[in-house]
Amino acid sequence: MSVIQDSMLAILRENPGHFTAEQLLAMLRRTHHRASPATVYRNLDIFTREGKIRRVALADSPKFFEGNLTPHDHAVCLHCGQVTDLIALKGLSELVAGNIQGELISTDLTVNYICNDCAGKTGGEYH
Amino acid sequence: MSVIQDSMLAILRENPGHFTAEQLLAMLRRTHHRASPATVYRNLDIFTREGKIRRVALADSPKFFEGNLTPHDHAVCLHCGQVTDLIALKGLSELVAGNIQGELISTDLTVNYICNDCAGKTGGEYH
DNA sequence: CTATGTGCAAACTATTTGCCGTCTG
DNA sequence: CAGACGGCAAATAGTTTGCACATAG
Repeated sequence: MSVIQDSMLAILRENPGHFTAEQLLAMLRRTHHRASPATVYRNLDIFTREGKIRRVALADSPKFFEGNLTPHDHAVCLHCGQVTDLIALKGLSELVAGNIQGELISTDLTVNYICNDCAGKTGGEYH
Repeated sequence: MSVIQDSMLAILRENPGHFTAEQLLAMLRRTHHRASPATVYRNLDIFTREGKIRRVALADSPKFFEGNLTPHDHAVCLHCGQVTDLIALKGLSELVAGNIQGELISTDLTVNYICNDCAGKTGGEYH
């Protein structure tokens, strides 16, 4: 585990939230001026495979990465785009397990909603 | 609504399953030899906004499109990559609605699992 | 006729790869 | 020193845009 890999993991663990590879590169460059996209993508890939971080796909944006490994789901506001964590829905795995033919590994739930900040403020346009 | 748009919708409605933009272009070209990616992406975008089709994002692949608008979820086998539809989990919306601060619009659930065809056959490698 | 849709080529954005030099054990 | 890792530049995948022509209403 190299110095730069340590930094990347630290960034993901110390910053709650969801970051694109590009944002992570910018954060990494605060301490490692010459870091390159290749390094970021390579390491994000490794960490994801090793289960050290989680990769999240949303319908209308590039992929996000997060260091929060406790099981949880995501809510994305269709108006402002803000992504917030949801505590894991109790009973979801059980609900799912009864409906598939095979071995359940994990579930990814994304909730599309209009957050309270955006409700009312909106002329009806979605993000 | 143009001829080519009709064809695209017909393709999505007549073929159950999940297709990337590229696959749809190939299918479209069986009848419209000179169709271009631009047209496919433009129209997929329009149809998605109009709610005529659904766009699905998975963590490890390009986006998929489907014509099946009945509420349902997706299960993706981590070994072979096959995506299958799941009937909508009963009670999910209610479960979610109690956990968000805002107006629930929709939920996207992806189940990661190992399908029965792959169970046993696998040396442990994930897709 | 007017608005909308299309093909084509070029531009982008996101991501991956090859190559070679550097660091770590 | 050997193997893992990082920088850089080029390559690739996926998607979007500008523009001039074609088509539908």
